[in-house]
Amino acid sequence: MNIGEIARRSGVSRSTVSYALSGKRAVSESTRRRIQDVIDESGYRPNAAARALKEGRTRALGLVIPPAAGRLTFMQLEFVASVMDAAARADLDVLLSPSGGDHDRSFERIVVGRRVDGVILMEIRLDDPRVTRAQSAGMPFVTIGRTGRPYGMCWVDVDYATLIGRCVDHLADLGHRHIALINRATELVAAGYGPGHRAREGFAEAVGRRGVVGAEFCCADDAKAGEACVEEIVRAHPDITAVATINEAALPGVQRAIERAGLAIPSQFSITGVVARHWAEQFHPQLTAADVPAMDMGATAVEFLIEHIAEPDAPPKQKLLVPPISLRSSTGPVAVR
Amino acid sequence: MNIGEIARRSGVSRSTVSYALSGKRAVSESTRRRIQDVIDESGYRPNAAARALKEGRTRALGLVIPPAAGRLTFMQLEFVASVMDAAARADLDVLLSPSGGDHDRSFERIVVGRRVDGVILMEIRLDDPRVTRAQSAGMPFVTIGRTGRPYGMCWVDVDYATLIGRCVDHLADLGHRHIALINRATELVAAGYGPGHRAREGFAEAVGRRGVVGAEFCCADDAKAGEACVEEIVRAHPDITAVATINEAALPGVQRAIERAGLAIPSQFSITGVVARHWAEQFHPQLTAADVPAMDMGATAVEFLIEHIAEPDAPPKQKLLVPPISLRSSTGPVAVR
DNA sequence: GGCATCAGCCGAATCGATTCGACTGCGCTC
DNA sequence: GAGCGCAGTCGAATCGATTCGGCTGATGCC
Repeated sequence: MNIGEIARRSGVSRSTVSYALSGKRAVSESTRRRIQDVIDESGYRPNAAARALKEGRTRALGLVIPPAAGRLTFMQLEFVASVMDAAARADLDVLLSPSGGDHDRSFERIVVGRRVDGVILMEIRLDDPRVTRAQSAGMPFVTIGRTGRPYGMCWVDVDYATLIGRCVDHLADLGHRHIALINRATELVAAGYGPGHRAREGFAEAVGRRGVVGAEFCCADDAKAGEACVEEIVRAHPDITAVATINEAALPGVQRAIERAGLAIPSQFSITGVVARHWAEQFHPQLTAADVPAMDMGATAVEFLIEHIAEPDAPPKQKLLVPPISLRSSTGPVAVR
Repeated sequence: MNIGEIARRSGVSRSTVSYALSGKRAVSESTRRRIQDVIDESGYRPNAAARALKEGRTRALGLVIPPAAGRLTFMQLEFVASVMDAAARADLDVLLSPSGGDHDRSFERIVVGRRVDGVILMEIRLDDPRVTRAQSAGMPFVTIGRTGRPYGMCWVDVDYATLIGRCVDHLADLGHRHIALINRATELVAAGYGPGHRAREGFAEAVGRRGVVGAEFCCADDAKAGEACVEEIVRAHPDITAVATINEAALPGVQRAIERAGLAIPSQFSITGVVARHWAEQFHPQLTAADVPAMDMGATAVEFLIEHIAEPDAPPKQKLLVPPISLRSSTGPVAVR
């Protein structure tokens, strides 16, 4: 079933069918209705490929996610969901591309093969080859997170440095003098993962400013590592009475280890950080934390991308989010251990 | 940059470039290399839309996921990841469509607009309009889960009835006489959600066969509901000493409520069920459970779909998985409460 | 009544690839 | 040396849509 068949059955030319559908030229009411009837009963829909070829746009967005999708954090998952929602609202389809490495077939196909009108890049590194690739291919893009030199491009990011600083402030206000930062995996930070770096910087700055003692721990992104990390803290650093973290995936293990050490939250041990609300509320007791507004970020990223596609020469938009710390029940005044 | 430009720069016709790339006709080594050089330095890739139009296939698969993607369970997430992996291995792109309701724009666009060569449908209901729609549109599809009349179509499913039966057997063998089934949300089961129905049937059958007392509880898909559900069990059904569940998302709450009730696992309370391995291992102590092999399922679904696209008239393939129960540490002999 | 205007429709070109038939040399055979 | 086969190449048709220019007939105006 194609436009020619519709034209034949309605006794008009193909161009008339096209104009009746798009409304870009006048079509008499009677023929318009006749065409519509034929379409309704045949269930016709314009072929996406043909339309994309002629129009030069695909009405689809690419979403480039980390390759190990099985280990997506809730934050990332929420983000993916919000991108899909926003795209669906704009009548755009979403093509998923699991890419992270340098030479990636899926990414190349989508970007260079013009399968999409623009891409959203997740899990951006400070120096990210995908950004370079999208630029050189002339493919509009928005990054979630910033590269080291984020000028002249669209992005949406969370201000991890400021937020971790505020966490330290909050803990210091409560009297904590020895504070740990549980960062993301060593390899990730070493590979130039922005949030890891910026959390580290914000932590160092705030610790210095408040005159407290800070210790940073890199921790792989899973429960087991979180458990080991807290065990290490409890064993080797008995002075530490509070942690701030940006490592969501480690939280269940962190929880278990704290419980197993017999430390009550928050009377004996405080914990806070920057995590998706879902996990802040999953924690027990609920986590005082800066809730990453992943839903907003996804919607904003799609919005920026659509605007950027429509007006490639407009100044690129950027948004740095600094969500407030939601006071829940996981932080309290320092107590002697 | 298109094939014509490549042809011009290499001093050959467009068809020669095409044949050099596809290898479907002989091209002399010298011209082949000249063309390849031009392509390498220009970064050319065939336009996906043009190719799709001419070939009549898009080299993309659709993955239809539940609309509330923010609440995807780990099992579903793992499944999505494995589909993406398998598709990437076959050099296929994946289009995500958040669809669940009846009239859905995204689903219609993808299926009727021929944006993909085939679709994988997740979260199938016993009577599912999307199946009907895909059939009437002549779009190849594979379902994850079965409809009520799953004959003559491709699907991959987990045998929840048998597995929950085995869970009951396992618990009965350990001496438990009062066993609860924590099912998925009431609305979901009411809406004809297959696993919910089949778990219910398998539970009833096994309970009758073993002569034990069974009680079923429907529980919304989140930690809070799981907590409430176990509280209810502990309070109103003190005889119950073990539960079997298919509700992953409720597990963290289930865990909390059991702990809060002061019941030790497994010496005072046993728990088992059918869940993704990720969460079985996340549980504390690790959960004795039938691990849903979501990774296999995704790969199998893609494989079935590819075969079905290639040979639409071949008999449809089906696979009913009955993974073994992995003995971990959450079940034990019954004890007096 | 002649002419301009315009609504409404059609035909043909176009997007960028694939593919089929046809053409051209070249080497081989009898 | 005429004829055949084949490797290598080209031109043109094709996929299904959009869109531009042009045609036609009805209407309005002077």
